[in-house]
This record gives sequence, structure tokens and C-alpha cells, in this order.
Amino acid sequence: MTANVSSPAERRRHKIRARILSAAEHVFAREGADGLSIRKLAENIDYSPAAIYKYFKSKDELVDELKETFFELILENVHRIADQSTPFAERARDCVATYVQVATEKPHHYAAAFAGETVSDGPVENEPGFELSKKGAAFNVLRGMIEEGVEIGAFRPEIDPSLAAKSIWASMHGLAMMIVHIPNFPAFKPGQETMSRDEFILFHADQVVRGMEAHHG
Amino acid sequence: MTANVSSPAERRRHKIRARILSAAEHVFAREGADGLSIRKLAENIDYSPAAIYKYFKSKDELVDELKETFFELILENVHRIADQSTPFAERARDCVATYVQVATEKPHHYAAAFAGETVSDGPVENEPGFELSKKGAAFNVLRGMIEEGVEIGAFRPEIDPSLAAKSIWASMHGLAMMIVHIPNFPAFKPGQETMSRDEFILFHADQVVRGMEAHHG
DNA sequence: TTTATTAGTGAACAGTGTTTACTTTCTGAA
DNA sequence: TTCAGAAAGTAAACACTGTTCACTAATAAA
Repeated sequence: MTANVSSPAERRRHKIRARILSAAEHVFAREGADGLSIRKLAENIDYSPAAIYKYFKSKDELVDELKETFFELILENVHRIADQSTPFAERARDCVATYVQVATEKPHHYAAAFAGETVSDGPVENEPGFELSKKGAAFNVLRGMIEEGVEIGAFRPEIDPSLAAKSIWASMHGLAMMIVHIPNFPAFKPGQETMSRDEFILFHADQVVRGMEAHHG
Repeated sequence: MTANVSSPAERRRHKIRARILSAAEHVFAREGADGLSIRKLAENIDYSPAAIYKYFKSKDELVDELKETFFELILENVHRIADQSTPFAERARDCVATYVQVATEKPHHYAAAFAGETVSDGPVENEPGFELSKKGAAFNVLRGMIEEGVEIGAFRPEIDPSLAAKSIWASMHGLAMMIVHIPNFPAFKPGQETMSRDEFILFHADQVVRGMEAHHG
């Protein structure tokens, strides 16, 4: 899997880096970014806090790597569904539903993946490379799917796939965020609502693609 | 406006509390929760840091009050639109669009209003009183609107207003979050996309209510 | 006027991310 | 094999953070 063209020193270094990331991943999954402290992390892997900074420029950089890996996981799952040969409507619905499902499996990761972004203030320059990030890749899968929908006539012909993809993404992102941040969503109190979480995700996904469809009733 | 049945001491106390909140509001609007430190805040209003704790149990409690006031603002605006006498379809669309519009006018507030919620881990007990919060009130406005839509036959009859409201809310919440967290959304780079932000919000809102409609094409 | 309550404070506690100066260990070339 | 230089690792400090505690000064109630 991993390229083997590296000196022993490089391999050793990479190994330690991986150990740091692995330890960080565990804490992060349970307690989120705030619960993950450099000092406790260093303690876990029997290094001094300062040692971490020989492998990562900052805590942010370390966490960014966790987030990117996490989005890789989302992307893999979405891709898997998108590449199936089920009927278009069903496939489209499952695709967006899957996004929410795996996103919310690691709530802290998903929340941090967006919370970390600079909350827009002032003339921010380009994000380093959205098009190249895993997040960007996931977006492209979604856009491709909409293009297909327009081509085969399932979706209204006047919609711009790029804009529509952003709209759909926003809708699914919103649901993921609600699930992540409101304890029993879609219920507000435990044991209140009839519909289960997974059912609701499908319901929502259905609603969202329905908004794009050419005609129904 | 304010009740006058209070002793001088109480009024004085309330005044100082308001001064703290006002100073906090300014910093928070520009820099968010992380940029707002008790020490700097105390400096601003010429008190010692410890003094703040005579008026607020914790920083969280202080920030919670800012968030609640902010949601009051959202609620007012949404209510204003919901109570208009424009045609239903248009009114519904403007209602949800307005939510996003005023939500994103104070990005830090909106981001914090949800980021603060306990990211679901373990068997969390009831949120103190969602039904009574401004957030809950905003939700009820939305549900009422959907009930109306179902009654007049604009929306599909089989939809549960309560669940549909949650779905729509999630969609709008998602758009608000994207705008707040991705610098030039709906564009990924500055000066890239054709559609303006406000146009996109309307487009998205349209898409969302369309998903509920009984028949179109 | 005396007493009890409240407002306000300086100093400390227990954390945080990060940097700097320093030592130890390892590596690649003469 | 020796030896310079780079890299790995660290203890200690810096500049912060929210919060608490013991204490004093001011005010309200008796």
C-alpha cells in the first residue's frame, strides 16, 4: 500500500506521526477538539508536549489531518452508492442519505470539519484548494449525479447542476448538523417522536431530490 | 417597556448587567466566542474579571443570553413575513429565506447558537426547555405555516407538519451554516459564480418548498 | 448606629497552545 | 572510523484562558 521508497529514518518518522494521529483520533472521536489537548496527547504516547511540534506545525494542522481523513471516509461511502446500478431516483436518494448517515457516525468530526472554517469576516482569500480536497471531491460526485438526472430527464432541465448540487449539499449538511448538535433529533425529547433517525434521513433525502424532479404527483 | 417595580439597587444592578451584555455583544459580533475573553471584557467596562461573576454564573451563561437575544431577532423577522397576506407559496418561500438572511447577518452568533449545543454523546437528558426557547418558537411558526399549506391543498396531504417542519428547518439551517462557514458561498472562489448570495437563498428556499408541493411541472 | 447583605477586587489555581534554548541521538560523508 | 551537522526530544518558560477564594469597601435594612 504505502510507497516503500523511504529511508529507515523517514519510515520511523512516519510511524511516530501515525501514532500521534492515531492517539489523537481516539480522543477526538470521544471528546472533540476541545477535549483533545496537546499535553494529554503527549502523555498518552509518552512524549513531551514539545515533541508533537516536531511532527505538526500546530494543533490546528493536526486536527485538519483528522478531518481530511474523515472526509475521505465519507467520500468512499458516497462513491460506493453513487457507482451502483440501481434506478436513478433511488440511487440519488441513497447517495445523499448516506452522506448524512456516515457524517453523523462521528459527530465531533463532522461538526469540527465545518466549525473550523473561517467564519467569513473580511475579504478572505481563496480556500487553499477546495477543488482538490476530499470535501471538493464529494461535491463533484453530487454534481455528476445531478448532471445525469438532468440528462435523462428526471430533473427539471433549467437547473444548473453546480448550483443545484450546492443547494442539495446545504440541505444534507443541515440535517447532519441538527443530528449532531441536537441530542435526540428528529425528536426534541427522548421517546417523543414516532419516526426513527434513519427513517427521517431517508424522508429528508426524498424531500430534497423531489424538489429537483421534473414532474410528480 | 421595562417593569418599574424594582428597587434602586435592583435597577442599578440590571443596568450594569446590560452594560456587560452590550460590551460582550460588540466583541462577540466581530470575533465570536473565542475572541470574547472575560478579562478583555472586564477591561472594556472598567471592572475586574471577577466582578463579571457577580452577574453571570459563567461565560457560557453570558454567551447563552447573547444567543437567545439573537434568536429573538430571527423570530421577529420570520414572524413579520409569516403574518403577511401575500399568496401562500410566495409567503412560505420568503419566510424560510428570511430565516437564512437574518441568520447569516451575524455569522458568529448563528454558528455559536448551534455549536454550543452538546454534541450528542451518551444518554443526554432533555434540553432544558426547547419548546419555550426562541428557537422553539421559530420552529412553531414554521410548523404552523406547513399546516396551512396542507389544509389549503398546496402541500401533499400525507405529510406530517411536525416532521416536514424539521426537514425544512434542517435545509435552511444547512444553507445558513454553509454561508457562515465557507467564505464566498455559494461560490467557492471570489468572483467565480454568476448567482448572488441573496438570489441563491431564494433559489434554495424555492427548492425546499417545492419538495413539499402536491403537484407541479 | 449597628448589622447583614451586596459589590467589587487581587491573587491564585489549573488549565491551554506554543516557543526557546538546550541536550541527546542518529546519519551521511571524509 | 571519526566527526560535523542534522534531526529528535525535552524542561522550562511565555502568554494566555475561565474560574474561585479570601478579603475589603460600600450600601441597605433593623
